[in-house]
Amino acid sequence: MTKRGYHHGNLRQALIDAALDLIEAKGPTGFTLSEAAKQAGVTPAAVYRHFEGREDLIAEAAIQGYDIFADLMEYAYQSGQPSALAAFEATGRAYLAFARKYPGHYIAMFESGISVNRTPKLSAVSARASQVLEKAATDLSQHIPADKRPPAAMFSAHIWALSHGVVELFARNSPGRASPFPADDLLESGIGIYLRGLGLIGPDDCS
Amino acid sequence: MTKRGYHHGNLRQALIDAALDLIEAKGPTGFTLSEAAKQAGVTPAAVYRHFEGREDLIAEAAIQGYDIFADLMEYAYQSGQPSALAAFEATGRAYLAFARKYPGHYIAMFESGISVNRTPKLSAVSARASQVLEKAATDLSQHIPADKRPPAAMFSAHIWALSHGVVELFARNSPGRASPFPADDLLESGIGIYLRGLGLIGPDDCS
DNA sequence: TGTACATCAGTGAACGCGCGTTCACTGATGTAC
DNA sequence: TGTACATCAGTGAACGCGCGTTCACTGATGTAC
Repeated sequence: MTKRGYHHGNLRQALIDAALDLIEAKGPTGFTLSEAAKQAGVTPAAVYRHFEGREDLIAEAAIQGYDIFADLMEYAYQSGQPSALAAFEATGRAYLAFARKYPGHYIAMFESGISVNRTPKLSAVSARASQVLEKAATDLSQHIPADKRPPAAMFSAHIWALSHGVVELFARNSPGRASPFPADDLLESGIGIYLRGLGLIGPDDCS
Repeated sequence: MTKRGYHHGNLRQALIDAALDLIEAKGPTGFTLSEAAKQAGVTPAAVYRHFEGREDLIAEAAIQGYDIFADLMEYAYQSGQPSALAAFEATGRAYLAFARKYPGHYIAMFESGISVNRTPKLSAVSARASQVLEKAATDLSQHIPADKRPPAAMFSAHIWALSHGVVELFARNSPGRASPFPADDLLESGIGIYLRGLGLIGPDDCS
């Protein structure tokens, strides 16, 4: 809602929003430029005033997603300070919360098949998101004796993979694949067990 | 290669194989019935002699995938006996190996969006696959003191999610998303840390 | 304030394309006598 | 063995459809004087 006055007002964002709706509803490849245009009340050709084409529209949606994602993770990280452990756990929870709250963005980011190196902008904003998680992991790894400390990048990758797996398999209502447990619990308990395995929480405070 | 003699010989399987190739190359939605027919050297209409349509062909590919998958996991499970721990770890490794070796099947099974309840056959064969993993988890959980033992279904879900996440994010050459570590190592070390968190392996035998 | 002009967001028609699916058909294969 | 017939896997043409993209255009908005 920038200018309010031109023909449409803010078609660019309206198109992105429509794309996100459609991506959420039909998957990244079921999404259609023409349908997004229709949903925004506009001719397909109008899209080309704002984007280079179909792919560019998806990429823009992904960029906005990474931005929200990084902000959310950053906020969660801060909110757990000064405890490295609390910060890390909050960051993990924020991952799932993001996937839940912004499924269209999530899909555009991780399932649309667009390369993260498509544009410098996209690559930068996705790097920012990874770095938050990696920072949380690095902080936390300081608490592990140096000789048995795995690389922070490795265990941030573990947590990312676990989170992504939970989202894909159990958080989304994967057709016909019922979750045995609520996704939150699954992720929370999984991270808990993992951190205990790293010796970062005592053997008994089973969260 | 059943009869060898009719017009094509074994068009049905040739179509499934072509579909798997295409799914691997272009994703589940980029896959096209017409192209699969062409790759099998046949008119699109011929497909309808063997399948009800596009979806049915994908479902059949998924069914064959689940069958191979379950066999592979079963074999890995057996190969680790009588050690519950070895069996469990082998099963986890088999997951990744399957995803690596049969990417077309893996995508048809987990990313094609077809419901696992589409047909009784599909639902049965997918249940068989889950059960192998769950059995391995149940065996293993016997070694955890009953009072602090999480449900086996839960930790089989954890391992499944971790494996799936590793596959999706790091094993497939996700466009532009370079893996910081080899996927095998990532999964192996992740499972190791997780199992230590469950108290199933000692704090020092860092596999 | 009023007028002439430039800008440019969105239109509407058209394009070529490949899709999934249908249908009547053909002709090779298998079978009964 | 030879002939007449039934089967049915695959053909080829056709269908209606929605897609992404292009293009010359129009007409509302903003601006210079």
